[in-house]
Amino acid sequence: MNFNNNNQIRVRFAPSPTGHLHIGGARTALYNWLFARGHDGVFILRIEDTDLSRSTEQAINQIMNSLRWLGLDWDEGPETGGIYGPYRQMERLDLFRSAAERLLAEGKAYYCYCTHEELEEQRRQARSQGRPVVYQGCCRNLSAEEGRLLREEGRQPVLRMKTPASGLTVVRDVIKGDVKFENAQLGDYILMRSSGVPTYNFAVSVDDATMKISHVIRGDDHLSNTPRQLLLMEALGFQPPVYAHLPLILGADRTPLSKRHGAVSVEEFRSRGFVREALCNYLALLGWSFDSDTNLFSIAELTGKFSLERVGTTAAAFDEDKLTWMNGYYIRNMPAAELAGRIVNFLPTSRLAGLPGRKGKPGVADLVPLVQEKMKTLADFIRLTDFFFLPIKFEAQSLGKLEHDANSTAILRTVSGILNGLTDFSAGHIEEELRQAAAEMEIKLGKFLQPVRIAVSGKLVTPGMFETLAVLGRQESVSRIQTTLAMLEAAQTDNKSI
RNA sequence: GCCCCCAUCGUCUAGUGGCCUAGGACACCGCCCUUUCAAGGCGGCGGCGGGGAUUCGAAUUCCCCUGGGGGCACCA
Repeated sequence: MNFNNNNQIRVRFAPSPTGHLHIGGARTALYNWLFARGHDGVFILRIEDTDLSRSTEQAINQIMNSLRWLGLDWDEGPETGGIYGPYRQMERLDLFRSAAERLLAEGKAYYCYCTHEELEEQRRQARSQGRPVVYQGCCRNLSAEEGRLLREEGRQPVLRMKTPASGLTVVRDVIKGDVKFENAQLGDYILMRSSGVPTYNFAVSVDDATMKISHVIRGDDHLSNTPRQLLLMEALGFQPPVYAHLPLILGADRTPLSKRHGAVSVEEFRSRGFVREALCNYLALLGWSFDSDTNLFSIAELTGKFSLERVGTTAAAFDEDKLTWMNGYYIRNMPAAELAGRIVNFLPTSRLAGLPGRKGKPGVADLVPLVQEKMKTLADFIRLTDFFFLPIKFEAQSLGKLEHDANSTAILRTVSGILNGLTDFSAGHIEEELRQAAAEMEIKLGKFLQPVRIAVSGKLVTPGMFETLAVLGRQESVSRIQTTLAMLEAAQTDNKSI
């Protein structure tokens, strides 16, 4: 049986819809996608929703949204369709059932009537006797009559695989090499639940085969399931795909990634202002490398350079510092108009929502040139530019510094006068005038500008002062300086702190 | 308890017996640039988990230990 027609590369990402798209799942999806795109292959999205109690429609949508946001488009899958569909396992039940019947008819599987309690007891005993904690096959040789009687007791059977009692099953893994498993360790695992819904191992085997998957690229946690799937493939007469098991991603403290590590879902990173280019680039490098010194890769470069052979074997710790650095890199190197668009999309859920561009206020595009090289995340735009839109809030120490500097008042008066008289309120012209004023007062530019910065923004750190004033406009700039000046003078008259 | 995987700077990694007095990136620390902060430039700090074995020679091969991770579900 030629399972892989035309030797076409067909890979799949097969999440179970029980929550957001995890950073680990995102990397798995990315690697599959890169592999497909780099080999003229097909990338398939398959939803593994056989856990009825945990799967939700909402999770399916969240996962698809996250994949789309990352730019990982699928060629076959839910909503897209494809000739090997449907692409949700709960819509493929007939396929699993006929495969189950075949195994049963050929004596390769059998019904098991053990109850949860009985199984629990068996496991407890196995553990205490140091045996593998797998099903020992009590129901394996039940006669038809015995089965009928148990059924009459009201027991709903599950279908179990007849696993060979001896021998080895070898997983040939592109990343791990040949991994040997003793069949005796595998046990007679469950294929069909008593509800008639297949279990993971069964569904995945049938689907990978019937969807003609050529390469299974997935997390390490599935490695020890692979021999069970291999046995199934063999029993059903399918040729198995090539396997590649990726090492897991750990938290910064090298413990398994979980909510307590902060952001773990793609959605969270997105809402914190990370851009897809950085997330994809960072994730690509978490477990894969191209050479000894390249770190930055565009999506196109990744597509051309990614290979399974260069995927590492060590579990990688997620380092948000490096992601943040990379995010800043992509933000700095983005065309200003592109960045502005991203910020506009990002802002609606923030405290700046609806403000940019409103009556007399600067627009996002006006501010991007002032803050682009200072931003590490899209959220930084808010921190950096809020004073343009919101009432000034003097941050800690800012007023104190103003008071402490004996020249503050004089500088502010001078600057206010200069700005008020300017007809050309461009950044260049403002710079010219203020530099000259600073020179005349024999004050270094940095010291000269700091009171102005505090007066118009309330902050110790802002974008470049000349550009900031220009965007603020003459009226607003002068008015802010005057207001601050008045506070300062009042405080000095009263001889007390502001 | 049983099975499996993994092990180079704090982190991501390069390295497949001599090119390694172990290279790059993030972080950190200095200096330069500078209008604050970033960015950028230059420099620095910092690592082959331990023990055996093979070899003229081991980060690289083998064994043991230790440590981490995964699995052993009518979860995926």
